[in-house]
Amino acid sequence: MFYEVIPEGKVEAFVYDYDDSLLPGTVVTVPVGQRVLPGVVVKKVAQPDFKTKSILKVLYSRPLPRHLLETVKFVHEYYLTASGAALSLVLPRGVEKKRRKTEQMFGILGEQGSDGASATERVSEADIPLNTAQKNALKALQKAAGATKLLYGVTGSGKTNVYLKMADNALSEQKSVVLLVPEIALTGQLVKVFQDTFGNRVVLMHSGQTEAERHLIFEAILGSEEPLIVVGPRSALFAPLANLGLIIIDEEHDGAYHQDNAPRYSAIRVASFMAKAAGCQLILGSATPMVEDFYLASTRDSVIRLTKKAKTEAMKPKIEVIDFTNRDNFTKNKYLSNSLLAAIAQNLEHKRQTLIFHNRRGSSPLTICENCGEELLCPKCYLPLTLHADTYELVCHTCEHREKVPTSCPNCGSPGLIHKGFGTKLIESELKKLFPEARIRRFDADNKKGEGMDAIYPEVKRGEVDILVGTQTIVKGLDLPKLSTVGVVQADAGLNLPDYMAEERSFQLLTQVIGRVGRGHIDKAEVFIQTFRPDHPVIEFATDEDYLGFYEYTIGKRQKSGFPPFRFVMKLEIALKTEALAVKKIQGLAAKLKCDKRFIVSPPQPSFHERTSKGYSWQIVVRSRSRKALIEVCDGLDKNFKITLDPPGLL
DNA sequence: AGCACGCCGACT
DNA sequence: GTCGGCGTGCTC
Repeated sequence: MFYEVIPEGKVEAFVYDYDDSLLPGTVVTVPVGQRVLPGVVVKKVAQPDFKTKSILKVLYSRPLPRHLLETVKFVHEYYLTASGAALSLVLPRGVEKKRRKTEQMFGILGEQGSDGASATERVSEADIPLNTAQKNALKALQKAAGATKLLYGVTGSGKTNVYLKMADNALSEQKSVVLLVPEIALTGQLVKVFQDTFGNRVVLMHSGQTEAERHLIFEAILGSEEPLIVVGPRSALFAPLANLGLIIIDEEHDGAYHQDNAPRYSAIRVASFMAKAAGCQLILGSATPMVEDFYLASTRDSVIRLTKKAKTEAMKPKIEVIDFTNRDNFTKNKYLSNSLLAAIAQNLEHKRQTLIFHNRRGSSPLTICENCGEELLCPKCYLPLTLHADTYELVCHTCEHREKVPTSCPNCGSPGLIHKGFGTKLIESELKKLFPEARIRRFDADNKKGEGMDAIYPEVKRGEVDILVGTQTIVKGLDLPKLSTVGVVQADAGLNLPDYMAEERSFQLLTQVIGRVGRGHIDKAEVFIQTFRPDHPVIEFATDEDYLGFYEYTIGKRQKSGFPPFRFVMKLEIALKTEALAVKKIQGLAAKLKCDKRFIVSPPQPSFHERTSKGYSWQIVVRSRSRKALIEVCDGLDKNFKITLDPPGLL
């Protein structure tokens, strides 16, 4: 018999022969060229007119569920994934490998492997109390089941119990659940609550698992006779659950739901397709949803608002905006305002913690020559090098290239090199000078292995650190009982980038930072926002904690300027040996596309990573109401063009 | 995407 | 005369 099989990493199916009958979705290994690859059976076909090789091995008798196969195809087509990499989202690394038998084999699904009955007992009838608001939300979710619903509710409004109840309902119908969380280590209570409620029904996936462990989990899920709840990061969406009844994406605005290396995808978009393919419901939960998702849900009347309990006065943070342009506010230090410094001093006295947020690593992001104006750039990326004063090195934050700081300008030889701008390492050293007795710790991507936030968290949580300095890596999910004060060094830092997403990112970040205080642990919550642009609408919406205001402001701008969700965005880049060649090629394409009324075409410009290993890279950004029109542009396009549909930003 | 094959420049 | 550069095209 003959079967079409898609080998992993290939786009099209190849035909192989096999003696037994095989179902579509069966995972097999096949010979491709000199290599052996895992692959998936597509369908039975007639004998072709060429000689076929044989399927080597059938890895599992049970085929992959159909909705997963459809989703893989969707990812491939929706994102124009260049290779067949989409299949690797489903097949774990090393599926083709033989694994040693270990005791772990029985541990993956709790006791379920050895004692199926205990799992069944848990089903349904979990005692989940709901208040009136939660009951209303549940009713709204159950009406028009099968569609995507956006559960919009601030922290503390009780989304968790709604999730639990929905998951419980799915289980009682013998259906499985996927719960996506941004990062398992930082989700705090949510995962624990699910485990406490559903016991060994919960299958956890996380980045710390080894290849063999992931393989075992894949097998256990594929072979499970009972409905399960798979909890994990975006990749958990592709768990081989046979009877999928519900997908929940918590904190749906989180950037972690977008994969930026091949195969690029948004777990939100893919889940939305998968829910349709599986005929199940998708719930997106957030207090500050992505503007795009909020709009899409509004137009379908699928926003479910979970009203909050009123915040007590004590929990409401006192927010002070400090004008950076007024130097009277900065007489004691160049970067840290008088009021912020006074608050830190008070906190030290009362053993309370302060968090200083600044989204820039290193000491100074620019090094220039005072004499000739030469800017020191990375020899590979041609991007500015950041000074790291502690090691006295210049570091490229894109490729991690590092070099000792030169004593004189490489262009004119003048010794007058100066460092401009400021990062977390500079803030840290300023604080050490100002508060020599304080215990200060910095957390950002420069922390060594074993000194990351997860390693030091207990120490920080116990209050053994007085001042925490860091970039965006510290604001997610952090829950510190002794934290009373948050300072944002420069709130407008990200607002000037030429990127339609810049304002939304800034708003999300500021909102998260502000959310670190006022969590009810202690009765003091204050936030100091330093900014050169105190009147900027984004700063105002964030400090007023006004998501809906921000949403209305942003959606209006997007509509006027023709950005998502009103148009699809596609970035086209080409890297060639000489700049002239790349410019010529990109200009030619831009001119051609401009003639088509369906497109808005940006002027050609050098890519953000202007110099690549292939040469000089230039890009255009094309926008259209029709995704199909954008995709049509790509077939027949010179193979040297790199295509990015739905780029996370324009840079 | 890999990975082979194949056709031209720089070396012992 | 050979090593190896990476352009081209194939994988059932």
